[in-house]
Amino acid sequence: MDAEAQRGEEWADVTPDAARRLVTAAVEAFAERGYHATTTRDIAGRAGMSPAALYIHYKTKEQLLYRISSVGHRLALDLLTAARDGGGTPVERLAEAVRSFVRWHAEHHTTARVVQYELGALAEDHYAEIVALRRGSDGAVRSIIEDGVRSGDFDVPDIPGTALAVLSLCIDVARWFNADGRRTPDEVGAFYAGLALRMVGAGTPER
Amino acid sequence: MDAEAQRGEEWADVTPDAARRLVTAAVEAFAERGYHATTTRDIAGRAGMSPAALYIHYKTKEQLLYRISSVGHRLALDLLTAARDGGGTPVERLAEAVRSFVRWHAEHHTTARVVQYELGALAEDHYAEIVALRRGSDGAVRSIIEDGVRSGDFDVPDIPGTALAVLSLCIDVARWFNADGRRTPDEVGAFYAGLALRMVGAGTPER
DNA sequence: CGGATGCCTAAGCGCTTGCTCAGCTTCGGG
DNA sequence: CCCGAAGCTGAGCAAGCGCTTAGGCATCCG
Repeated sequence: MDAEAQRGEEWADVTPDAARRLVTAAVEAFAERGYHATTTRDIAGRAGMSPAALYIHYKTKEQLLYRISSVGHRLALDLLTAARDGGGTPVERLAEAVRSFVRWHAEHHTTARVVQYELGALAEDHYAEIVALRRGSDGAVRSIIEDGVRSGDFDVPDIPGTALAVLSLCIDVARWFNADGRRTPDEVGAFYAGLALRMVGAGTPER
Repeated sequence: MDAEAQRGEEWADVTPDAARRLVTAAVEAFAERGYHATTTRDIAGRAGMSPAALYIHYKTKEQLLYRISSVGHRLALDLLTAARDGGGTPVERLAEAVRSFVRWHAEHHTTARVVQYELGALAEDHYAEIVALRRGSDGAVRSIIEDGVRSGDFDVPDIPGTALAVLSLCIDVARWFNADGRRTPDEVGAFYAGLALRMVGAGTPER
């Protein structure tokens, strides 16, 4: 699947067509330049329409960012809760959480960059809503680690600190990942799952 | 040492006094709102002077960012090369690299946030210069890991990937660290040094 | 056929931005 | 005591910003 097709799927449920074109244009522009450096003229131009047309589909520029941030955060949270509630040992569940979370951040690194690094530009109430979702993500990872410590599979001196570090490591993938780079999203996901297991003291147990 | 004293020391060699006040004001403003959302009026206001005074000490707003980014990157690079060239085993040198790098990112998280997350706003030639410094940082960490693999202390399947991941984990400290939080910069540094050792297969070897 | 609705554009309004400039004050050296 | 340099300010310019408005086409429903 190439990048274009991904974007098409990612925002498939945004209608009408023009609104979808605007949201994908905004994702690209925000990821490239940042929210504040992006103009509504630029977004409209990328979507092939006049600046005024943007305001038929979205009330403000901030609403576009909110829409992107909301969809992205909900998706990321779903990946993590699915891994938490999925079957298997804590080792398997942590590996699955990191693998899917990292794969998403690599595959959709344009969207992920906006989702992870532009939330400071949200309006206050929208920001509060997003922060709640993020607390949920943190909680999901922490709960998997707690299970692993309880079962004796993990050896972790500081559970909240380790949960934060694992999530932090995964999130930062969005910052550096390059689609033209050496590794595919799948490879990075698998590699990072191994790193996370080592971080909780469950990696390469043959040592 | 409190935050004020740190800032005083950090930019102690910037003269005259007004230029130093401007650079510390810019660091605060850029870290809070981001480069593009910060106005020259805001920077000048925080420094207690009129907007026009800024241009006596700095040619443009971008020059302020460049100055901050340059000083910060050079400092970070120095920490890592000192650890690479310092004595001791690879285990000790990697631990020292991560400990000092993380401590700096936590202690100076305001500056670090600007240094790590605002470089996209730099002018093209300045950006190229900074990217070269960053490659140096990456090289320092990679070289410590290579030494550890050669000596048999580390067990790493992908050296460049692991170097990137370790650096990435450390950098992200600037994003989430809060001075009012649970842990001190020293504690976070020590904790992350342990995590990094686990990531290279050298942590908690008694397992 | 007539009118309402959905989607779009050209033009532009009010405001803020980065930055400039003429002129003021302060102060050390001759 | 005067002069030039250094440091600063109030006022403001040109450009660009987010967003609005008035109006033009289609399309569809009665």
